[in-house]
Amino acid sequence: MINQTVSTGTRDRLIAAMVDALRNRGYHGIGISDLLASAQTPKGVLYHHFPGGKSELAVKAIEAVAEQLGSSLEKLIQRTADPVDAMTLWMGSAQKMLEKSNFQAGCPLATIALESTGEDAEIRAALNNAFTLLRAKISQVLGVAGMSDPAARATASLIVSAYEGALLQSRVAESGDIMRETTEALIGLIRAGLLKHDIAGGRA
Amino acid sequence: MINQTVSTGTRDRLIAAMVDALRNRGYHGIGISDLLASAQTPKGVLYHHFPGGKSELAVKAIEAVAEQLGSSLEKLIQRTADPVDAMTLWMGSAQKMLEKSNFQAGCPLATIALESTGEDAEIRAALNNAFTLLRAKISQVLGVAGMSDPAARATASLIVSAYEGALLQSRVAESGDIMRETTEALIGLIRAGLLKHDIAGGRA
DNA sequence: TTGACTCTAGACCGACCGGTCTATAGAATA
DNA sequence: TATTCTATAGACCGGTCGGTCTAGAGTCAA
Repeated sequence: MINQTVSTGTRDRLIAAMVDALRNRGYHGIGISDLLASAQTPKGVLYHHFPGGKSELAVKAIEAVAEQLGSSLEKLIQRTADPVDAMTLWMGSAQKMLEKSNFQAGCPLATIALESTGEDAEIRAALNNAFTLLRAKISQVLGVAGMSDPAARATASLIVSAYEGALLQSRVAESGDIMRETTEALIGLIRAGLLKHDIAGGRA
Repeated sequence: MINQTVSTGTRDRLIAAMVDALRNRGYHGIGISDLLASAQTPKGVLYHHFPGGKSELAVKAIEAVAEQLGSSLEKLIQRTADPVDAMTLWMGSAQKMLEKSNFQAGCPLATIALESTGEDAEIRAALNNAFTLLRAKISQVLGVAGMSDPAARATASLIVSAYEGALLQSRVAESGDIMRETTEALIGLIRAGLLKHDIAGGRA
């Protein structure tokens, strides 16, 4: 199987094109032909690699994003001594990407999450997995930072929520200010909370 | 102009149908014909009231949502003695709506916000106005609660971000848990922050 | 009564949608 | 070499998209 390299190449190109489309326009905002054009691929290839068509490609794109997001978060955590610093850097990196794309590229998961309906079962399942993974990773880090399990879980939900909501608002405002303010307020409050526990020696 | 009542009736019905569509499927997810069907309206009427077509209707829908969201927030604030309690109730009411709709109806602003591109100038402007209004209202309340101006602004950004992000995740998870956790963590941290200021007499 | 105007009504249109189908190129196996 | 399988390639299709156009109903002022 020499041409497996080639095959995964086109496959990956299609997935990458879908991820990009989800970032910039959303699932319904992009057409198959645009997708194929940006992946430099004829139509037959899509249905060869993804018999389920557009929606199957979307699921694979979501899974790819989840994996990539998870591993880059992992790396960030390992590189950064203070877990809360890691969270700050994480928010900052998302902001940087948004700004570099001239406020076009948001979170690919968020867009399709809002476009999806209850009928899109596979897509929703993939999205739910992705967000659950994200929250679990963050929750774990917060545990290391000294939070109790339920507090870590709740705070992780808040962090992911803040991340998505801030990206959304910053994208529409075409300014990084909201993202910056959100991060500032979020991290400040979390630090204050941790400090309070340290002083009181209490557990949430 | 006796039939003005009737005319604004159909106009409002179209706007309501668009708001509903944005909540459940997003801008590109709904077709003109579905929209007209759910508004019980023939096609000509749409282009009579909104010569700009679908996108103009979307702008008007966004403005309507902003107005409604702003005034309901205003009422909530006036009814509730503690501003932070008002924020808790606000998050709670969004969660209730989501749950009542069986996790279909999210925030109409968020969906089209993520679907919009830089080319959709009017839509983005309307969205930015809406979010700016929301943040301003909340920031004002936090000022009443004793926050300094920049802290209030940053915290308002965080609250709106958390609101949108939590709705998004809860919708995908088809469970109110994430929204509940997010609110819990958010309000807990804000209260702790305010308390700390009271004790220390400090200003952020 | 006539003409202007507002609003309702839906037939109609070209463009594009996602998806299917057949043809073929090229490597692996026999 | 013949066969089989994977992958590429794009013509083609019915359906739906957003939008235009003409017709008519109802309400005014003149």
